[in-house]
Formats: sequence, structure tokens, C-alpha cells
Amino acid sequence: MRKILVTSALPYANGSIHLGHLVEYIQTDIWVRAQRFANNDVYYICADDTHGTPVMLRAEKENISPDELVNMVHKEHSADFLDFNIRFNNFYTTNSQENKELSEQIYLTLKNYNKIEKKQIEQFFDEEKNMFLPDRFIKGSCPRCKAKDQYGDSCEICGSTYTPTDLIDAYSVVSGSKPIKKKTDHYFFKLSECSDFLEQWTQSGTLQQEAANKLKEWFKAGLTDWDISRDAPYFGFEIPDAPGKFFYVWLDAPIGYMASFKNFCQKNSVNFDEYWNINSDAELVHFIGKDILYFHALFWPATLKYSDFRLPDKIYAHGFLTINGEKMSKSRGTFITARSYLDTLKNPDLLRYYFFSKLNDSMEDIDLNLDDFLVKVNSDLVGKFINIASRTSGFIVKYFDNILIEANDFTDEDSISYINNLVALKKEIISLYDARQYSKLTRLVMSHVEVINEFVNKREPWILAKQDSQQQMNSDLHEVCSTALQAFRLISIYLAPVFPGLVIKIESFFNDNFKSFDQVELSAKTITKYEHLLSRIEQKDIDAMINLNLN
RNA sequence: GGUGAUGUAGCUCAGCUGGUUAGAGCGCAGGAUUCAUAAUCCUGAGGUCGAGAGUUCAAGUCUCUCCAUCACCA
Repeated sequence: MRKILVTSALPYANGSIHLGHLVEYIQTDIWVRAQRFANNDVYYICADDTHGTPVMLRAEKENISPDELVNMVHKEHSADFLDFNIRFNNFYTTNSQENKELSEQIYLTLKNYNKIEKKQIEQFFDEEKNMFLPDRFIKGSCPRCKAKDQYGDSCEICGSTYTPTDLIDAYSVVSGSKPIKKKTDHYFFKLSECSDFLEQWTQSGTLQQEAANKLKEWFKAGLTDWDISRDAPYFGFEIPDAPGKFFYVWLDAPIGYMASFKNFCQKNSVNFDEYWNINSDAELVHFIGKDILYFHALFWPATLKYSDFRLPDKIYAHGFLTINGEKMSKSRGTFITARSYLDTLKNPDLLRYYFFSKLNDSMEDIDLNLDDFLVKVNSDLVGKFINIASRTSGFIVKYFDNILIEANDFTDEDSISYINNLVALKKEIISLYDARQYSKLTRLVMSHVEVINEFVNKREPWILAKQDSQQQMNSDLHEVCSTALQAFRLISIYLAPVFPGLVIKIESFFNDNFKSFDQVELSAKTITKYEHLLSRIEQKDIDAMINLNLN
């Protein structure tokens, strides 16, 4: 049995969860559930990422304290995750006592290793607000194409990148005043000294090949030291020996993984050190988006290494979500929030299935084509999969008093072989889940769904039923329908990690409780009367969802 | 501008180290069937595998050039 600690990236506490976020949480949640079905011991941990300038300024704008804002958002995020059937063992916050203590402890250990250095830098400063400005908070005209109101780091019109100094007529987004340059002391993590270690570590199988290749580029360019401090006013943790200086949000965010787990351990009597000690025998797996590979593959392992903690075993990066082949866009209404999906389409499992059917182990972007989503989910799930139960259960109820023939008692050659084939898939299914080859898994399982529908068509239970009005137990009709339903049960067990809400209904249909892939070796004995397990998606619901996001 | 990734049927995607007439699902057309939420099953039409050149007995699969999209970097 493997002991695994799994994390998804921490959502930033400055906005709502949208479908792009959900790719990751759904991917991870499915992986976690599948590992549990494979009898492994898994904890799934997450938290809100709360610190930094954007949260601080938004709170100010809304006339509330950052703490209040962060609490509000935490409630919203928690509800979104819950309603999408994403079940963390703990969904905490980086704005916590545990995180403060761990961040300080880690910082001080880094310092002991002589990995921290104070350097004077020059940064843009807003005199009116009396604060230093991140690049994103300076706007001006693009030096190349002269487009107005471009951010301090790059131009959205012509795509050129530059520093805020290059902007024409730069102004502070916060106050509108012209930023001046001002000197200040910052603390740096001497990442440049970690190159050898990181180069070796990142090329050792922890990352996907494509991610490792990406990192090679960065190593070629050379690692520079990492600025881990920000000047007051800043929403975050003050650095212990440096009044007025705060940890940069990206320092304490990944430490939030540890802090959230620590909080969980305290509440549940789990041994924290067993998972984070340098010689821990548990696995540590991070799911992230490709945009934050830099932080997780460089800063984070270096931080852990020089603060005497264990390193991650795997960093699994996925691509971005596009919608109808394009970047999500507010003006097209494709910046779809989790809540707007739930309000209109209701059923989270449909999106979970769609993402599942498209995800693999690569960093390629995945596309949510809304037309494809509608027909694909309806035909795969309702038309084929659910239809197996829907079309055969009536006979079992009507003629056989809800009693199924168990797979061991099948006498028909086809019946025996279909069930055997499905049971034999267990190992492959487990390994496809483990390897995050979800799209391959979908094709594999769906091919079996098709076989069962073909079988039912060929055996024509409706004809068998007409031939004999006094159906005997173990008759052909009984066995044909039992075969379809036993197969349906096995497929449901294999896909249980994908659609937990639907599975609850399937469980009660079989008077069963699915917990492990091992249950495919058993059979169902009875069913309850069939009731609709799943409704189709309708175009008008998708339209309504888009409309909600246009406002 | 540099680096990397991607570009296969209307749509979404498979195609491992190059090897018989390029595949799946959805959609579409025709047929079968009526148990099932007009679901299912069968058959079929659709592709010069982004473009061009090259290596090879043989290339979607390797090399080069170009085009498009995306990402990262300066």
C-alpha cells in the first residue's frame, strides 16, 4: 500500500473559481479517488493562496480588511469545490498561524544555510499611496506600438515584453500618479547556488519529459537569485528579523501545502513528520498548471532542500483550458465560473466526465468545445452507458423479482467472457489512472460499453420476454439482462472516481457501496427499480451559462 | 527576435522505436430494431496526415525550410 500526500495548486483568493481552475481540481480529485480505489492511503490537501498586493488592494477597494476578504472568498471557493464533488481532506488558507510558523522556520533555516542575502534594489514607487508597485500595477503606452494602457511587463497588443521603465507616460494603477524610482533593501534566496542540485533533481524523473526539457532552457539561461521580500504595506507575513519587510506571496504559498496538512494532522491525529521529514517514506505529489512550473520545479524544491524537508516525488503539470478553441474571454462569455456552470447545467459530473475523456499526462492545452461537450456527454453517458441499465432493468423487475444471476452462475459463453474480460481490466485500469492517461482509459472503457449494447441488441431480450409469459429463473432472458447489469456494475466501479454523484445513485440501484476496484471480483445480487440516473444536457442550458458570464 | 510545443476526416482526438488499402468517438446519409430518456445496432460517405523539399526499398512517423496557433524568455 502506498502512502501518498497529494496537492492541487492553491487558488488565489482574489477571484472566483472558473472552469480553467477546475481542470486541475477535477484531474487531481479523480486521481486521488482512483488511488483510494486501488487501496492506497491518500491525503488530498489544498488551501487558498491569500497574500500579496492584489488581495490587499481589492480589499481596500471594497472597504474591508484583507482578512475579511480572504474569509469571504474562502467560503465561496469551499462551496464551489464541494459542489463539484472535489473532496479535499483539508481546504485551508495560507493566512494561518501554521503557515506563519512554518514560513518563519523555513526562512530561518535557509538563513542558517547561508542561502539568504540582502541586496539593495531600485523599484517603482507610488508617492501618493506610499507603496512600491509590482510591474502589473504600472501602466503606460507600449514603447514599440504605442498602444495605450499596457501593463508594465508586456504589451497585449503587439506582444512585446519590456520593463516598466520602458513605458511611455507610465502611471500607477493604484493612484494614477507618476511612479518614481526608489531604492530599498530586499531579501534574496540564493537560487543561483542551487543550480547543480536543481539541474540534477529536475532531470531525475520527477517531471514529465516535456517539463524537464522546458527547465533545461531555464538552466541554459542561468538561474538568478530569487527576490523573496516585499516592502510594507503588504498583506502577508512579516519577516522575523526585518521589520517592515514581508515574505513575497510565492514564498509562503507552497509552504501552505505543508501548513494545510499540519492543520489537518492536528485535527485528525496524523503524524505530520511522517510525511515531511527528510527520510519520509510517503510520496509527495503536486498537481499544477504549466504556468507555475517555474515555482514548483525550482523555488520549491530548493526551499525544501535547504530547510531540511523532504522533496516532492512527482510534479504533474497540465495545460490550460481553451473554450471553443480559444482563450477564455470575458467578452465572449467563455470566462465561465464554476458557479455559473452549477446554476445552469446543475450536474458537475458531466463536466468531470468531459475533462476526464480529454485529459492525459501531457502539458498540452485541452479544449472544451461546447457543442462537442453537449453531444459527447449525452451520447456517451446517457445514450450508451446509462442506457445499459435503463434498457435491461425493467425485465429484471418485472419477471425476476429484482434478483440478478451472479456472474459465477452464468452459463452463456458470451456472458462469461464479457464479465471475465471486464474483471481482467482491473490492473490496466489502475495503471492508466495512476499514469493520468484518462483519455485512453475513456476509450478503453467505452469500447466495453459498446460491446454490451451490441450484446443486448443481438440477444433481443424483448423478444425473449414475448416468447414466454411465465419466465423461469435462470432463463435466457434472465441471463441476458443479468449480464448487461453485472457488466454495468463493473464499468461503474471502474469509473466511480470520475462521477461520484452519479455513482451514489448507481450504488443505491445495486444496493451496494463502491469503495475499491477489487469489488469487480464480486457480483450484485439484486437491483432496485430503475429510476433516471442522469439527465441530458440541453442547448438552452449552455446558452444560459454563457449569458450568465457575459455580465 | 530566441526557445519549446502543437498542426491527422465537419467536430474532439488515437496513431509506440518509420513497414500491408491512415483509425476511434461524435456529427452526417441509408438501413435494422422498439427493451430503453427519439436511446441502441448495422452499413456507408468524408482525409494529397499544415505547405514544400530531402533521406530511405518504405514517412503521418526521421531531416531541413516555410506557414499558422499557443506558451515561455530577452
